[in-house]
Amino acid sequence: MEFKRRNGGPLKVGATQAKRGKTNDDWEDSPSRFEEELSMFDEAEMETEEIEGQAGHDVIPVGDLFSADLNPRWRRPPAPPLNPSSDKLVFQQIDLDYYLGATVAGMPGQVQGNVPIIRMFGVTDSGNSVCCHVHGFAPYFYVQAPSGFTSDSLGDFKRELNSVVLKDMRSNKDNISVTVLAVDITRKENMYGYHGKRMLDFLRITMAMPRLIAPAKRLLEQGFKFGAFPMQGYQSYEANIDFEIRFMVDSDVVGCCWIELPKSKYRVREEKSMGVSLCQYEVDVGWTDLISHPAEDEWQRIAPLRVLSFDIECAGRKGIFPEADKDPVIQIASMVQRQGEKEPFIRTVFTLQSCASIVGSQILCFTQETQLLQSWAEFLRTVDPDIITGYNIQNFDFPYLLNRAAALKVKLFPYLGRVRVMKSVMRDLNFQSKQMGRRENKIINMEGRVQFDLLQILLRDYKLRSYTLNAVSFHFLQEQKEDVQHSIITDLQNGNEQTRRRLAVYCLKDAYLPLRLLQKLMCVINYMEMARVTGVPLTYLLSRGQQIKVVSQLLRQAMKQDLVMPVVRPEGGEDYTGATVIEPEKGYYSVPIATLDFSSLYPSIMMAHNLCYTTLLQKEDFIKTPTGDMFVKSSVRKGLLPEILENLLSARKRAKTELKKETDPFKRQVLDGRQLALKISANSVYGFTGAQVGKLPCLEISQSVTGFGRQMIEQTKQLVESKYTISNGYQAFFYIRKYSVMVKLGVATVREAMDVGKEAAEWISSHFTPPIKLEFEKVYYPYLLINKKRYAGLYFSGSADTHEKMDCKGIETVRRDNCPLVANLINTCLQRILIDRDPQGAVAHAKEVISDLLCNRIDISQLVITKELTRTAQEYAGKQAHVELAERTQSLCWRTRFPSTHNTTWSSSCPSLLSINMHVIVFLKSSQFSNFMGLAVD
DNA sequence: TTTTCTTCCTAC
DNA sequence: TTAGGTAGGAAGAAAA
Repeated sequence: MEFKRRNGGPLKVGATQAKRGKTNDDWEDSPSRFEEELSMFDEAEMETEEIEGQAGHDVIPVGDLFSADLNPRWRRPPAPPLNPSSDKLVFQQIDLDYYLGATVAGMPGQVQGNVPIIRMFGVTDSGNSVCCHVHGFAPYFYVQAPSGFTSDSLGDFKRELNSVVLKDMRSNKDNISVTVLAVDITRKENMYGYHGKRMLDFLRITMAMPRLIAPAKRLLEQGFKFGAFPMQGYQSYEANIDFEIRFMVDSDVVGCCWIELPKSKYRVREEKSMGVSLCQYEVDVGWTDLISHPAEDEWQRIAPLRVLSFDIECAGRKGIFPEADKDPVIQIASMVQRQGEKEPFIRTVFTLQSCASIVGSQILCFTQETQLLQSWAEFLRTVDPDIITGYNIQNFDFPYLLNRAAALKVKLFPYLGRVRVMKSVMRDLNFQSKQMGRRENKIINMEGRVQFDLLQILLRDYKLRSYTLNAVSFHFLQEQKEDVQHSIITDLQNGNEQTRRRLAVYCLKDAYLPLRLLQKLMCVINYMEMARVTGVPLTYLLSRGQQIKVVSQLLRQAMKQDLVMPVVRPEGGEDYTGATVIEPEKGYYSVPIATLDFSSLYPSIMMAHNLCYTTLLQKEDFIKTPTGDMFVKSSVRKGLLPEILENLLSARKRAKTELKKETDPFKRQVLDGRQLALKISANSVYGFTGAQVGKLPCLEISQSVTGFGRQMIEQTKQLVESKYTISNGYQAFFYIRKYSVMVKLGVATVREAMDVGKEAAEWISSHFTPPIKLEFEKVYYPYLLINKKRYAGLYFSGSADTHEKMDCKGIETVRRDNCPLVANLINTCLQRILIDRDPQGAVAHAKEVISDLLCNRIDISQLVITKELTRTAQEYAGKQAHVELAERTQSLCWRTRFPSTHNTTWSSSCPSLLSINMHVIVFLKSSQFSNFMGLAVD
């Protein structure tokens, strides 16, 4: 449903674009292309397998739906018997969490009370689901041992800490008697700062439950006295690590890796008596007995995961957004596909009231909405998907279903995870980061299943003008939704079985498109790659920020050297200075301009100069130098961060090499996604050190990085100026941006610019410490430099004969806060100027468009499309309001911004028609244009 | 009317 | 209980 996305809070993006598609009349003529596509699935399947019983559109008793005879595809393949004494169990783990539970006989760990148990969910090669309880791993953290501490003091320390933590508890509803399980002395070194590799005694404090870590840490920090030792505050280490991450780091498990339970090392739970999950295999294992396979060679494969995509329709009242306590759910379409296969093997719609059949899909009709809901939940549990997708399911479909089921008292509905007794409930989550702004989300627990809401993925990974399913599908698939206006959904439902069929086709397509997009964008594979590279669970990638990925890698690298990470108190400091952007010489250049880039500049600086927590010489320990911060060289100690970066970048290099060899377009996309993920990960290491409200900020590192960057830019400039002088036959001009140097070499052709550019890059690189490298990247010819961070040019990189594209940076054409008309207009003008070399043509075009605009000859949809406007307009007048409002007020927005207070009417804050006129003229008239091109604009 | 503050979005 | 960074252009709103 298109309008459902209004429901999701302030970040919600706009509604459908004004689409002038086929009218309702066209629709009845012939089956849509989507229907043909659906029927093809059926034909293809009939050729390969015997015809299966299809439930058709008869009303079937609910219980019978789930019989294997009627719907053989719904269940997973039968699980072969598993004998722990002779069989190993191998599965790909896709989700990991923990719970507090009673100990299981024969498993390691505390025997008394509730203990934390790690739970992994996964799938075997043969497609059987696994739930694996991992026992014996307890949470812990460190403090530095006070001087004079020996093993004799351990007892006192433990007893006293246990006592104060117990006393600190307001209520003890779990009846905990032991909070501190163990205290051990261990040799460790503080990761922060270089101290001559001096190992010290640390106390490793093991607690009974993860939630006891925070109070223990607090009490120790505040001041703690035990035995004969005086009162003292203790700095804690690694007390702020998520328990799941702690486990994964310690057991060398990374997200989505393959797990092997060797024979005779695990126990199988008999399904009926002991099992708590819906999985086909449920096993217990000690945490030291499981084998985690690094994602290499054969262990890079992906199990045949089941991906379910669904969409719901509800019958809202006219002009009112559907409310779960009032408006019924009338259809739920579902498609299920195995990861790696091309087509969904289950295509089904649950409908309220009868519905005519649709070839290629199964229709299940219900007379009672309660039955529909309950059966769909049962369907989901039977299909047992590993991944659930859809469009905005997180903030609309799932919440709506849960609320509706609650309103109708469908008691068995909200058990959607893989743990039988675990009810799925909805929580609100406010998530705020500088990167993504404020975001209000709902979260629904669904143990063992990964929710992969395509809208959330797109919001995270792609900058798009519009995030409606229709726009996104068109953008990536050149395909659109079935044409049904939401305003007629209720009418279709109240019609006959033919009108409900039409609705069902629409609903099916909305379930199908997310699957197609997921496939096209390689989301599952790319996210798995990211989980494997950074070591975090798959779900973290969608629910958490960037920091956790660096923390995970940092801890893994640190553990190898017995380094421990301190807990730092976030304190908002002053911003540090970043890179300088030199004022460019604005203008139009009709000669080739070579661009040389420092590739992965910040990561290379960190590697070249061994910048790390572990190599930082702190000023208290050493002489204070006025010049800045000091780090030891890699010959003394190699930093963790440089190591992490080397791993990431060498993995990226491998991916790029494979990419070059690969011819299959899909695999190319995977590899491209991987190399991009690795690049992003490498770049975020720098950001992590500069994140002042973060797990381990270190401004010495981040400002040294930017400092080196500035210095390098200056050095580069000097180098080029010394060699590429006019007297040497060049006429060097530089526009030095953050990482790149643009050089006007005084050569006439693109080929020469490329050759000289490459040579210059190599020569300059030789003056820097590896792996810092300046690379020739591209030639712009011609080149229009409007301002800092705003330019356009024809882009040559491979061939010197033809340009690859017209590259526009920072100009209206690439900004999403402009309406399409402006983007198109500027784009065409730039084409005239750069490609046709016809500035007068550009002016003529602009005049023409403006005249069209004045005479109302422009399609309204080109004018009013920005995110803010559609949202705001919607809030005022409901669906499609933007079109109606625009028509009513005849306001033509070329750029839209709205006051955060919604008191102002939007029409009054809409810029007048004059704005676009002025804007274009100002743009064309600006000195950089007219001066160089002799433009005359009246 | 001019200047400053705020917001948004992009480049890197 | 959670969050990568800074620089900078452009334009609207608020303040002067």
